[in-house]
Amino acid sequence: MNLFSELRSLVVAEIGAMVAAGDLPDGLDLAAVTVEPPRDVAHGDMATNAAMVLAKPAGQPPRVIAEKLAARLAADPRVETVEVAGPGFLNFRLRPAVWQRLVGAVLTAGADYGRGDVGRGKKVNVEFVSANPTGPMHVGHVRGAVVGDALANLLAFAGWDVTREYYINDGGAQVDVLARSAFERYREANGLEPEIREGLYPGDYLIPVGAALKEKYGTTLLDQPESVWLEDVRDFATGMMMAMIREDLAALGVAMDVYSSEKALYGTGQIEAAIETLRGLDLIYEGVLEPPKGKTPEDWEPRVQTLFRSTAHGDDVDRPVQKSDGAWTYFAPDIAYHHNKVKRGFDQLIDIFGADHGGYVKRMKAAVSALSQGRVPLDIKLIQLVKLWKNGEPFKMSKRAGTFVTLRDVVELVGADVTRFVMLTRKNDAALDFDFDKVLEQSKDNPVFYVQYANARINSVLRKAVEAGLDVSDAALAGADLARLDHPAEIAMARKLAEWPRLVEIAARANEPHRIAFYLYELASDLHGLWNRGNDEQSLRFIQDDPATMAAKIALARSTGVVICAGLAILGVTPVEEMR
RNA sequence: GGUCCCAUAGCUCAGCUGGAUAGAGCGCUGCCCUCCGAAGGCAGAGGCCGCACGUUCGAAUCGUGCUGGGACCGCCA
Repeated sequence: MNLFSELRSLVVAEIGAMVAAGDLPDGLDLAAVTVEPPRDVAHGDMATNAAMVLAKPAGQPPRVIAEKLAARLAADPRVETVEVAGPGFLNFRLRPAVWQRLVGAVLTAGADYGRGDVGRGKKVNVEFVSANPTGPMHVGHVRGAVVGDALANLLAFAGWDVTREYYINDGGAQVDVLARSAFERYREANGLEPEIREGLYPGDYLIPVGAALKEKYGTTLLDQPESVWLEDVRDFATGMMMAMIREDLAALGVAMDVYSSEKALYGTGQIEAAIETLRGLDLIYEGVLEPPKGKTPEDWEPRVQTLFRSTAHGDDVDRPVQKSDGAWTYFAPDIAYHHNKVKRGFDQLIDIFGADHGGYVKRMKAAVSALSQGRVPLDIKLIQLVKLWKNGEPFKMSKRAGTFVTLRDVVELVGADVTRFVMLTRKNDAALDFDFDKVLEQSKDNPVFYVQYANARINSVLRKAVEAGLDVSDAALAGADLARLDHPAEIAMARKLAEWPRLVEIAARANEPHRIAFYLYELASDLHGLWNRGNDEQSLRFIQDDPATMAAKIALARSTGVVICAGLAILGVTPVEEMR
């Protein structure tokens, strides 16, 4: 039920009829024809650019096309008026019955209202978080986790087949550091003095790992050289870290479908296979890179490395996949991992990276483009910094000062719902302020509260209706005499609800879940506005003496609540029914 | 030096992937509770959409070049 696409179909059909009648030439491309809400409501309910888009290919002035098209559209039972405006816009006004029926349709569809099929069941992989398994998740990871999860929800709602995936960086040097750090905690557990040298991870969170190692190995590893215990301790420690990270994610309401391991790519020939695939495309060669211009490192010397010809797929310079000593660079397993995703049959890949990884976007896109022969698009969303505020001033994090903020800290302080909503109140590539005081404030400058409050008011009025003896089930409300919703303010509310399916489509196509949060804010604003008009005009209140009138009003309130809940579900936020 | 991101009201930010007179919150001014939750609402003031060209019926949106801010830039992950 998307009124905009329904009306677009009507426009397209009437254009077809004009072609058949000889008023327009055959073979016109209608892709650019849109039906959308006009910016100014005074222009009507919907507008189409059809006449302007077709003017040039049809060789006719836009207003001539517009006049003929308008006459045809006006005959449709849904259309009340059509007028030609400005350079050739067609502005429709729809009959109130269209909007009144929409309220019923929302109630009938319930949580599925707005669910779309623009995804056409295509398989999309959303890789996000992918924090190193060397410690608990900190606040910097939270935004990426929320954006990735909400995006996955959004795509699923819009008809994609979504896989949420976490790439565990358990193959590099940093997990060896983790192992050594954990080993010191193991010695500590055995009564020895730990030596947390410079460069090791000092965090307390490794103390339980040390204790668990003692539990498992007793004292048997104490006098062994690193070569004996490194691998076992590393696997053990990363296992415990990942368990902790999963709990962190769960606390935030995030559940991954797949955890992929970098380490599992080594020794299984997958990296070699990926590189060979590229070599087969003549994209691998031995060569020497130019030093970076402007900022040549002190110790720069030319080295022969194995390079990926990423410039053939849009990158600026070719990138090393093998170091001069023959070991893989970090980029090689990343290539293999994305090769793996391509081979698993995804139609579309999305990576959520921190903004500091912006430099890797082009090379990853080049790799995926090469490996999939251009078949699989990779969209990379960069997540900008979150600036923390407390007591009106920037909250500086410092590991040493003990003011290091973990994901758990944030969730325990303000709750997962608030955290998630706030993280989605900016587009991903804009920096975001997270003010610990403000996000808990109950006022209209806190969007979380504002939206929740709207829903609470709706539920309040539903309770009142029940007390008055009304059946407020969605089925009963859908059957109300909705023609009684004839006030312009009520029609405007319904019009806003009609935008929901269209917004879902747009947000999903752009991979931008923050649009949902902004829409919910607008929807809440409309609800609050309508509510307050009830203060002046008795007829606009939801609670009415006449049962049939009240049923219609309550249907409108409830349908708004349905959309708020559907939107919050995509954001992963639990609706609040009472604010007290 | 190069690449990417950002630049919209005094402040914080949206702007529906090219549409009509560019929006919201905060702040400022003035209003609205004997009445569904005033934890809200209404109205007013506030703009060279960083600058300049270009693309076209039409540009905050797309392209190019500047200016200013941020991130990144061979063997580190």
